[in-house]
Amino acid sequence: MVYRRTEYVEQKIDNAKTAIVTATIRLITTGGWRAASIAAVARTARVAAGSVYLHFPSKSQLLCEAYRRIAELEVKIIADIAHGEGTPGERLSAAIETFARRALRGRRKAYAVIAEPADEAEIERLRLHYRKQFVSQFVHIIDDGIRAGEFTQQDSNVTGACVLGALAEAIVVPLADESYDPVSRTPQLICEIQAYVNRAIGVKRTSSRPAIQENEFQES
Amino acid sequence: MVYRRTEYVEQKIDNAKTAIVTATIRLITTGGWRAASIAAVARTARVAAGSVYLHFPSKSQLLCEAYRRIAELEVKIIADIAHGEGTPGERLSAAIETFARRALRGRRKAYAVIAEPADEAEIERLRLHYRKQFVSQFVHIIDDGIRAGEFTQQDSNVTGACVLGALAEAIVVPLADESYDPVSRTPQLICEIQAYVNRAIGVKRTSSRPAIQENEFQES
Amino acid sequence: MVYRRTEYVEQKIDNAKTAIVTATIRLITTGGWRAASIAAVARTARVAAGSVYLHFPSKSQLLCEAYRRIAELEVKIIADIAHGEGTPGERLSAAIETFARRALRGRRKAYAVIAEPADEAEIERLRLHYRKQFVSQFVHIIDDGIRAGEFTQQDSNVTGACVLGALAEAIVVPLADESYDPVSRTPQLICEIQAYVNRAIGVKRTSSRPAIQENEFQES
Amino acid sequence: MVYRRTEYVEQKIDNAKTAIVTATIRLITTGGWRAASIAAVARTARVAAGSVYLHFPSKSQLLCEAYRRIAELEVKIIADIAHGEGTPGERLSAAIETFARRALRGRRKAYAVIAEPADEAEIERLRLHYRKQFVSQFVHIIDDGIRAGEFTQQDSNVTGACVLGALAEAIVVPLADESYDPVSRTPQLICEIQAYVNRAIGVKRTSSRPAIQENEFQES
DNA sequence: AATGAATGAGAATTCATTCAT
DNA sequence: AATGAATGAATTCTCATTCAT
Repeated sequence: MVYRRTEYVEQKIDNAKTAIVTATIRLITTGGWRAASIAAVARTARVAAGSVYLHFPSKSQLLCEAYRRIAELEVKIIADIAHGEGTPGERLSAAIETFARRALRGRRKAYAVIAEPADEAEIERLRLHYRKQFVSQFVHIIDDGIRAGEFTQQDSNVTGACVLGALAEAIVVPLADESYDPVSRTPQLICEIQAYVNRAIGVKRTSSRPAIQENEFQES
Repeated sequence: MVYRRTEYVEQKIDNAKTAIVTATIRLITTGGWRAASIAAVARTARVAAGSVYLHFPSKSQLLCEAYRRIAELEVKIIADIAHGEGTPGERLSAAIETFARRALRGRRKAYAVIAEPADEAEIERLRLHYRKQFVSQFVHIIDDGIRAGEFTQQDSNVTGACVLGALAEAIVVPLADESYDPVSRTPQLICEIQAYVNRAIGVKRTSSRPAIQENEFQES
Repeated sequence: MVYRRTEYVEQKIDNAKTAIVTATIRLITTGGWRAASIAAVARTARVAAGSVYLHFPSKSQLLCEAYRRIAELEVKIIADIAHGEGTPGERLSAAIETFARRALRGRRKAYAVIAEPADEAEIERLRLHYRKQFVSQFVHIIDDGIRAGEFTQQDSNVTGACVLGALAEAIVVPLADESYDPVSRTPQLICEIQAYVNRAIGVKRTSSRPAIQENEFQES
Repeated sequence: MVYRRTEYVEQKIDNAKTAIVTATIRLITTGGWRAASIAAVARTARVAAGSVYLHFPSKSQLLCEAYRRIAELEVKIIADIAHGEGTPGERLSAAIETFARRALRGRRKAYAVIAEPADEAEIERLRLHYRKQFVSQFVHIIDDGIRAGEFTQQDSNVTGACVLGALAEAIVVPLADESYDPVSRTPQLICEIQAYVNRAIGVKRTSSRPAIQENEFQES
């Protein structure tokens, strides 16, 4: 009995908190950070405005939680590839393809996380943090490639950032344009970016190993 | 007399309008988009708050005008290089160096244009517009290079975006970190990015032609 | 023309500010500090809530201004007596009578200023400040009396505070009780307090010099 | 069994109620009225927020109960002295010394009861009620003294209030100033107040009988 | 009887926009 | 054309109170 009751209560708590975070993510995805006012979040989550503060000490914390929910998974997926099997060249291509496919499917969500500036200072700090995390994965692959003699000698910290920047600009930024339909051009786009990056990094043998993950940006 | 009077009035309007835009730019440059409230703009421009609305239908339009003023110059400078003299390889290097040097000196201004949050949705749209404009310049150079057989065959629309993305990520994003002092590392950073881009674009002969413009991002 | 216009504008500013302060005082007088919310003040002053912030940087500042308006006059009146003509004994009696008469007429206003605790820390600091100011006036008279050999030797800082406390408790505190009608008993009450204080201070010759000011607590 | 069970339940209710009031008093003592939110009270009393409302119809009532608990003890201690043994003069001095010592030691508690802002209007009313109770004790002593021919003829209702006011002003008000350390000056301060009151009341023979109670204001 | 999550009415404050002068 | 005081809706956040369990 007690057990059940506890179960129920915990589930309810989780539900409300989850609903609030989900509502926040939906609002960010739909209308950007701007749209995620406490009132709007509460309305979307079908709770009272005050209830948001039962689960989060401040709006800033809520936005960070939403951000983390979106970003952490993405970083983890790329990190798994970066530290996984395959030659550095294979891993580089796989990372690019995975990042690209997921972003192209996640659309606005990817834009919000990677590219859309947020008013909250806290969020901006988080964004820089996660961009660094993404960059680190590319740096890791590049360093492996240099050590293996597979890639050109280079400052991997700079070129790692350049790789993420190229991806962000070529894939994510266009997503903000709601009329843009990337689906049809996806394969060519990915190929083109891979070729570009391979040249940039100086990959000696191009790999054609397919990406590990192809599901959507987030919700997996 | 009538003619003159009209002249005078129009000039006054222009002066006030110019003062308002200038004030807005100064505020954005100094304190970011958040600092550019109508009250602050009016105070800085030494006009009444209501007078701003004689020249601009809304704050959004004013910010867009200010944004355009900042961004158009930068695009023009890069465009001048892109359509100027020199081999495509030379122009590519010059464009990168100029973009980088100006951004690293302009700091806050470059950051505002490329990356800083603005809670006006309109600004976000403009930001994307000008990013496309920048990309176009790189596309132009790359197309020239491909035609001349100097660059690898590639989809210049994609790789042009990749070049801008690399620049934005490697240069502008770190500017958000106020403690970051880019000055000391500027030359190596630029070299490294140029090398990266040259490899990425597949430049056959590297040029060492100096950049045309070295002044600050803005005020030139 | 210009002169007139300036006149008008300034008058309007003053009117609004005055209206806000007056409304604040009225609310404090009627319902205590608690009743003086920004919304209530604005409603009472017939301005918009935001307009309050045209004239005061914060609620705290507004309450302080209202407090000062009430308190400064009272302190000045007592100070004039304390530093005025007459023997120390005469001045002591006059100060007591004036303080008492004004408080008994000002009723709730006197209570708010002297005795009613306020939520705003700033106000509490002001209250202590003005109580010290009142005490200083009594200390001044007592010191004069001691020097003249007219009063018993005593620690005037302590007994000055005791005099104010006696007045506050005997006169002001009952005013919070809305059903209390002090008017009828005023003369005896004042006499009784004077006799008490004269004994406490050890006045050798009692004076019957009438009080200088008899008007209401505030609005004079 | 039934009886016992009822007993048990009632005891539990009492325990919970006691715990709630105790928690409230502790919070008021520690952090003032502001610290005594329902949430904080419940947390401190280790009950659920809703449970507070099983025992008290409103927060206001709870605060009043806590107030009464604090104030009644103090009044009782002074009342015991007022109605106890000794000459009126002795009792007057003892009452003053006891009041002063307890207040100076209880600090925050005395301050809360006598002077601290509470944004419950009900508390203000109670505060006035208990001030009257304190006054009554002094009135009782003074009446005894007058009857015994030991004190000057006077309106004891007025002078009783004056005595409490003197005590409050000279002792309690400074307690609001957190930096004030009363301990060192306590004996002289008490002597000075006693001398003042003795003169004010017209005590014919000063007593040196020590105070009955010296323990802290509260927890005795 | 006890719980504690949920409520929702307020609180202070900000600021783009308007409009009488 | 220019002013700038006034507006009032929107913001985040608090907390006494309620009620389904």
